[in-house]
Amino acid sequence: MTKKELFDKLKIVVKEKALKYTKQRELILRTIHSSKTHINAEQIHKKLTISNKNNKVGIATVYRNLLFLEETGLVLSISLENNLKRYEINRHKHHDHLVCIHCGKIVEFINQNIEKEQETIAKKFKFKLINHTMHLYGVCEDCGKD
Amino acid sequence: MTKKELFDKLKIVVKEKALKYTKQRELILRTIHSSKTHINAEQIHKKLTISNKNNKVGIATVYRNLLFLEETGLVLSISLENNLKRYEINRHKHHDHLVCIHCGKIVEFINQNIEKEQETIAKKFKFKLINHTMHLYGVCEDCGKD
DNA sequence: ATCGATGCAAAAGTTTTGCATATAC
DNA sequence: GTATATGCAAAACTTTTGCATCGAT
Repeated sequence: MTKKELFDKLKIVVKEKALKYTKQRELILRTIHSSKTHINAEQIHKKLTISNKNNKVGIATVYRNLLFLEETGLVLSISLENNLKRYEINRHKHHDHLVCIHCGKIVEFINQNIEKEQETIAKKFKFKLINHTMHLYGVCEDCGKD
Repeated sequence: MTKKELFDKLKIVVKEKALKYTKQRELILRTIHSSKTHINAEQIHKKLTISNKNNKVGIATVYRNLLFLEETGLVLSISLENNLKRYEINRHKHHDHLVCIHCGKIVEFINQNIEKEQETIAKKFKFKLINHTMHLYGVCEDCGKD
């Protein structure tokens, strides 16, 4: 998804809710989009503080917008073992995460067999499945060389 | 696993490391063991404060011992979407979690097909798998009745 | 002009740390 | 007796909230 497409989506969501399209919202969304890794609130704030010396974004605004962006479905969050929420753009392709415990690298993947089994499990326990998270923790090829 | 077996394990671990077997350690472990649900630090502290009016356990001791107990492998922690670590006794039977988003009920399950697929995925991305978490979020039968 | 959004600072919530004292060994 | 563990309080860290002001519409 290009930045333009993403910002257009934001514009639509904002208009639908009769809210306002602000520079800060765009900047926060842009930062998540540009980030190679899944990024957290503090990292977003830091990046914006460094790159936008004259046009500050407060940490409260970052938190408020992360909640907003997640509510609207534009971004997704994951909670890894260390208990810090990290954010990513919602590309509407469901996926799970493979996390390197050494370097923090995150690889996204999807496996249809697992998805099917999850439905089976939910049915067995009579749960109506809403969503799920799966995080595989390991050591990536690079880190495993040492 | 009975309380006695669990406390015996704690005794062994403590002896091996030349540490001390304290009343507080036992109380914290006992509280996790007795808890029907996966319990967090604050809940453990609250329970001990109520039941042990004359023999207090400080919140710092709770946190220090949770780290210790997790390190030794006697307990496991899970981080759910809300970003609060919850603890359970390690029964050495790996399992995953089905969580009701209404009432918070947690059901444990294991599925060998998923375990196998996870190994396949790790191999594909050249990760050496250390562990994993899978949380299915949904609405349980009781809550779904409304 | 209006009403939501922002920045700041204060507050709230969670976890960690320093230190004097207590306690297991 | 010695070294670890504890309780307390303070500090550190993360997230939320109140409020005056700004800015998008």
